[in-house]
Amino acid sequence: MAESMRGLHRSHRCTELGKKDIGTTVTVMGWVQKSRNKGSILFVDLRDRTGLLQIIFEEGEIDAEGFAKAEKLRSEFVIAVVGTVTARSGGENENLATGAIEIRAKEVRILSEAETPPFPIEEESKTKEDLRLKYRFLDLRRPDLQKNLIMRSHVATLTRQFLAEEGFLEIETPMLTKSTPEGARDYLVPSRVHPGTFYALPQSPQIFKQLLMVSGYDRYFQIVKCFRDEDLRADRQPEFTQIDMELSFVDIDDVIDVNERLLQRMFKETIGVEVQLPIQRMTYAEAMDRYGSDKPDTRFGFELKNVSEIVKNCGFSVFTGALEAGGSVRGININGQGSMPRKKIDALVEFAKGYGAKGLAYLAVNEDGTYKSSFSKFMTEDELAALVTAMGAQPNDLLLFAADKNTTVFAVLGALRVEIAKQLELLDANQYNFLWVTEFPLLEYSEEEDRYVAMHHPFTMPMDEDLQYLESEPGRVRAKAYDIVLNGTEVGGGSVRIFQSDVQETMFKVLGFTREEAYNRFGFLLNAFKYGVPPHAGLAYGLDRLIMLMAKEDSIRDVIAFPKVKDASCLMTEAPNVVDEKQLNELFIRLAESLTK
RNA sequence: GGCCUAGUGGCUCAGUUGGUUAGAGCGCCGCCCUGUCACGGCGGAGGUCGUCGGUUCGAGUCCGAUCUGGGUCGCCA
Repeated sequence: MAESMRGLHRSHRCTELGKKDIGTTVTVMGWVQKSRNKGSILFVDLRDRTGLLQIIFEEGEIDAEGFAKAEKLRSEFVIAVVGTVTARSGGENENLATGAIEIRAKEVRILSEAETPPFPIEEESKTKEDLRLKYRFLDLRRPDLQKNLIMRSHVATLTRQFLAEEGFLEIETPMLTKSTPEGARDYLVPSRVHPGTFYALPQSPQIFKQLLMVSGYDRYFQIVKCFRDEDLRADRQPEFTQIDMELSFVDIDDVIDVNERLLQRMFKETIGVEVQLPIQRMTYAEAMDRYGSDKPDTRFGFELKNVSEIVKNCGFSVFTGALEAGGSVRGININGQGSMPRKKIDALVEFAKGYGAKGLAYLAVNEDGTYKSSFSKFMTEDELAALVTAMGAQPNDLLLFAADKNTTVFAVLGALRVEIAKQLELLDANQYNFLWVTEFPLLEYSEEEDRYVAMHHPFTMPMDEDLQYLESEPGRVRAKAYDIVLNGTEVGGGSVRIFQSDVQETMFKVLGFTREEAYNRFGFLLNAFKYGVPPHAGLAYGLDRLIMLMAKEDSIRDVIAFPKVKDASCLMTEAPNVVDEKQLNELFIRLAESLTK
């Protein structure tokens, strides 16, 4: 049934037409969004990626054969129409970009018929996501997703333009590379030529971009896929895209400067948001102390207060016990929520337990200045008053306290303040609060592995003033590392890199690698460092997350054309899947018997 | 791996304390309609309630297991 489009050339996309074109003959092509049949006249909304355009078929203006074809049109048929642009003789449709005009068809061709789609192709779909993902090619026809992917393309183009103007070169790095220890689990690719060995898909182009600096390319960038075999989240996919960059002969401020200007331009030209420069900076220590998080959302308050000193001699053993164990007692003041019902507070306690809290102490200041508290019977009036004063609480305020080891206190209160802000609808999606978080710890102690592990990665430069403690007190060394945080989401991060082979070797030593192990894994890098290395630093953005926030979406799946679901499978292609015995044999791979049944 | 949550016609949902032929809107199919644009009118088809098992005289409704999505903790240098 499908007709050829021989002899036809599309002259315009749907919304490229307007009043200026009235009287001209045009050829348009696209999908039938909707057909409204009034008998001897019928209206068809034609859709393409730009929007909708109304086509009129009227007996007399189009021959009988053409009119008969028009009567058969159904949703999602692909058609070509030759016709005249005219002003609407009926009322204009103000909801449509092309609402003032319409096309009077002289010829129509059905290029492709279509079955009724399994769900409506419409904006703000209510259809469940698994069905949309199974038919992603249809889902992607919806204006919301088209808008997101078009925005994504604009951001990529802008990024290339800006970085090119700043002297960056776009250079590709390998996808088949070497598995590196530390960090996320690798996706592995078996080698056919070297049986028993594996490539790894890159978690990031880290080492290659550093080598490009060694090679003198000076400023590099790449918009590049990265792979991490870890569990998914709303903002985490197993394959995701970074805007990755590296610069030579720079220190922290140089990297921050060029990136602030990139962000400013990106947000201005994509969504019209003015980013005020310079972007606020905060040390990791301050971020943890004030927000309990290394990626604080600064759009609202509820900051943490350390009240350990105030309660250290009180009679509440939950507080004093935590302090004796080396932890702390901290609280947040939820202003104006003193009358929060007990049921909601209990729900918050449950929420806190999800982050490792054993409980949550609360104190509400009533309108008349009296207290309602879960722990008042353990403390004197004076002790309670001191606590209320320290928290700056006014009548009708709600105070929530966590007492535990510091990591737990921060995790609990950090998550709690965001959760409460969400519940109180204090998060304004139109507000874009950027924040640089700096001076991250270089290392953190892993109980599980009984050694220090790199917080960022093992090539991160210690801060000059802390370098002396690298071997003696690794835990106190801060790094020349920085994250760019937007509304509580880490959208990028980077660091100044170690460029001296002796410092790099010390770093590996602190991480517990023998010289042999270090050379075995990173020999090519250590080797390169012997031949003249410029000081260098870099940064990488999570492009998906950036677009997600720009598009005001809740999940990066909404800004990725073909995303994977929670268990890392693809509902459309059904990847991953089994492969032929022959393929396995070529790779010298035999499946465990438990899998072959 | 843990916890929370959802699963009823193509889509989105309703379904009372378990009780006769499971409802609605949209969509779909047919007929009618020359100005519709959430078009309108008339008529119609379509589900056994994710799956399996159990309790019961009787289950969409209760119990157990399981599958498929979503959120989250762990994990994510």
